[in-house]
Amino acid sequence: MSLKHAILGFLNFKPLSGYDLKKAFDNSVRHFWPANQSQIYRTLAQMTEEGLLEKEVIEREERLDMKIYRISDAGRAELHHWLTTPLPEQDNREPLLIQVFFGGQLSDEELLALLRHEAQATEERLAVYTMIHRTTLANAPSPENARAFFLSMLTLEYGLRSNQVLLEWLNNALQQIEAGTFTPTTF
Amino acid sequence: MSLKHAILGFLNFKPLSGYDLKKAFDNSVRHFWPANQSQIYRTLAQMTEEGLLEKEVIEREERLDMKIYRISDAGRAELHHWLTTPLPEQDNREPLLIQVFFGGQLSDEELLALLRHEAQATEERLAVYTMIHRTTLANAPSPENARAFFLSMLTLEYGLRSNQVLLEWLNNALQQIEAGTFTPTTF
DNA sequence: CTGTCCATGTAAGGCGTTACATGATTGT
DNA sequence: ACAATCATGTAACGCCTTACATGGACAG
Repeated sequence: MSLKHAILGFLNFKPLSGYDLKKAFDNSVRHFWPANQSQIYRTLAQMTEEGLLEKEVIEREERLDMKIYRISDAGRAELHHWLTTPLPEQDNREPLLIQVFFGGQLSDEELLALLRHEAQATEERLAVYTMIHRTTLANAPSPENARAFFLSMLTLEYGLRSNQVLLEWLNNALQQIEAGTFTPTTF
Repeated sequence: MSLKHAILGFLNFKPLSGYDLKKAFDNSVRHFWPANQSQIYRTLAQMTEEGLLEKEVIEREERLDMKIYRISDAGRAELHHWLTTPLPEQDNREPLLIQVFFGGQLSDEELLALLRHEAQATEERLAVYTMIHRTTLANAPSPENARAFFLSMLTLEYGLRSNQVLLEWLNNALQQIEAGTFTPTTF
């Protein structure tokens, strides 16, 4: 349940509405923690009940009220606690690996097509990440935020590295299946 | 919803009970698709209703009946279709990256402790994977199954590579935070 | 005048987890 | 004698997704 903590993380910078939060997610952590709008609203309500947030209703004539959420002391404590607590061992589910694992039931052609498709998708993802990385670097890292900026770049770099590795792994698999030589890598 | 397809994959080798399936998962794909027992039983019932499986009840005096599930023609068709269909772009949730992203709100000491802990957990995981990889290789790859064996080794190697990359990434982050020099990697 | 943005939510359903329940058999 | 294994499930709850609903403001 990191959604809650990511929300706390954002609100610890400044108070935001649900709508603003959705944008904040999409602009920064979408790649490793997508959040959808209905879930954000529901979670905000829940967190307010739990006392982690305070809600301020801004009434506007003729338009829907806007609700600004502010982190409470309890929220700040909870955020700090979570940020400093190591995560439990978690298992990422990788459907691609299931396809590969049972790929023995496919023909070479079918298997190759699947892997080639995945390799292409990975290359496209890499291109996007590389572009984001480049433009983010270009956009003035103001020196007083150097540390926070560095950490956000780190998350991007993780995305780059892991996709590079996936691509290498796919290319290696493709080569071996094409050649029909099944020699496992030694580590 | 790959659980369904993983079950089909196993049952395409031979009919199994829910209990057997649980063991099959634990012995092979646990690392990229953990399945828990209650979910398996529920999914089996559901798949039988959908006509993907056939259920054979083996009555045993004095003991609980055993139920053996067999893949149907519809199930085989569904499996083949799924195996040959590229997966939709999926986003893996990485709570660790959320911790890092909001790590600017921690002291150096707190951040370092968190990352060191994760690095150690990753090293332990690598040690386990390396051992499994080695013993699996040693255990007689019968030549007629070379292709299927190769594919199962591939999934293991993916686990190894991705954990190696995670470890490198963590060590790089640790170094830079320790040194206080925040120079993003260039790609 | 059509569509996108701003801004809020509700409803229904799927996937997964944890905990609980039962009861014989086999191993130490 | 006690624990682990075999073998089946049910119940309840949590997280997330998709689809639906509302309605003003503003840009092309």
